[in-house]
Amino acid sequence: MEQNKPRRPRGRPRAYDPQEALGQAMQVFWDNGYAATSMDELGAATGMNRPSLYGAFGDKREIYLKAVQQYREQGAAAFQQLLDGSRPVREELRRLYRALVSVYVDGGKGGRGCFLIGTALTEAVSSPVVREVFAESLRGLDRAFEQRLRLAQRNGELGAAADPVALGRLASAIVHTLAIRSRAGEPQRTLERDIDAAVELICGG
Amino acid sequence: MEQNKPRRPRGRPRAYDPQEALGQAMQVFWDNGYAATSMDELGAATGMNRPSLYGAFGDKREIYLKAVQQYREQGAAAFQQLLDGSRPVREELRRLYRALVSVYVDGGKGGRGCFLIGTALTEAVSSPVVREVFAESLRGLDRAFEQRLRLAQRNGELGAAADPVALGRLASAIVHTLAIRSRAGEPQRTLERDIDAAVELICGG
DNA sequence: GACATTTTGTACAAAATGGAACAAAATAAG
DNA sequence: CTTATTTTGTTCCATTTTGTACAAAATGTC
Repeated sequence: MEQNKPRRPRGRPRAYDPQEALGQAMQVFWDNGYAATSMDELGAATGMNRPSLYGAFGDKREIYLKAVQQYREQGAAAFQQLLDGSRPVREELRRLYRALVSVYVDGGKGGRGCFLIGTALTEAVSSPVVREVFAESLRGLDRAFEQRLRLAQRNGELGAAADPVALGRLASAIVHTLAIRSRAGEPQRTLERDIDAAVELICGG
Repeated sequence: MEQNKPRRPRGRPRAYDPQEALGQAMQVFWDNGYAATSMDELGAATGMNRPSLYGAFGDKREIYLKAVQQYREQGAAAFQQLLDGSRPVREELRRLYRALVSVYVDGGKGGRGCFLIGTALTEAVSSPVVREVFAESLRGLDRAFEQRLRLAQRNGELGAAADPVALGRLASAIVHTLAIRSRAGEPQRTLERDIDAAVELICGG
């Protein structure tokens, strides 16, 4: 039996919502990368002062890792929903990719790509922790596509000779290129053409 | 008529080779990214002290941009050589990708990927100059593949219905994913399997 | 109303970093 | 040998950044 009452804790109430603050911090990292972001900027973005930031989330590294975790959880949920098998594979893939691109090109400034790829990639060499989280994220992406393609294969949408592992990794490669190209500023239209061509190739055009 | 004699200039001779120093600076950026690299680290890597660095290349931003330029020039030369049409497309593509991966996984630490993608991607949002250089690099890659695929089409190695632009962009996408996955630490073997699968798909498996 | 508890916000010390000033060193030209 | 020129290497300063200390504020508990 647990006390589920949202009872206010003892001391002075927080002036911010932790989830929301983390999201605002993520925006700064997303734009500028991990290394170029200062605690002051995080404070400005979240409306918190530095001591509060330290108290709530820890140092810059911990804030970043928590933002990454949040991003991954939300991303995984979106993937599960969009690849749930309720529609034909091609359609689900196309919708998924388009949803991704709409996130990647949004945020003004002409496209920012994927938060994880755009920031963790650079840090992955100098920080073993970031590399491990990043690698695990890539594996998760590969697996998500692979599982969906296996389902398609059972449904007969995909040829019996197709290799779900290899195709899943190729499907991930499309995410990678979309993340890169959008951050380089390529227009949404162009990326959507890539998507259509890629989906046909993956599913056996 | 120009004086081509490598005559020593007037004052005290340089204690370093500019090209080599730039290459050593590039290694630091490659590992740690642009923002996390300090002038002190560049000095240590090149064996130069900071005033000499400023005098020779300018500030950190200029050093980085010059390293990028050098990397692009060398990369473009390697591409031209490997995609010169002296062998079948599939073979040239496979050789090219394998050569790339061997660079991407080298340098110890379990893989660093592509210098340009691994460092410029992060900076591309906050720095319009870097974004433009980066976008231009991506376009160059697309074009190189596209031209090679056009040649293959003329040779009959590629079906007449194939779209060299779309396939060229897909061929670039493979480079992108290799750059990302290698920097995440994926083993060379795995990446080479991706390469073989991708080449078959691009050239019409 | 007094007290314990938690968060806030100001202030401050320490370190890192960027950038430049300047004298010494090394070389060619006259 | 003297002078002009260029690079080197030490030194210094201003700025940024991190991390923490501490008092004030806000709330629940008794």
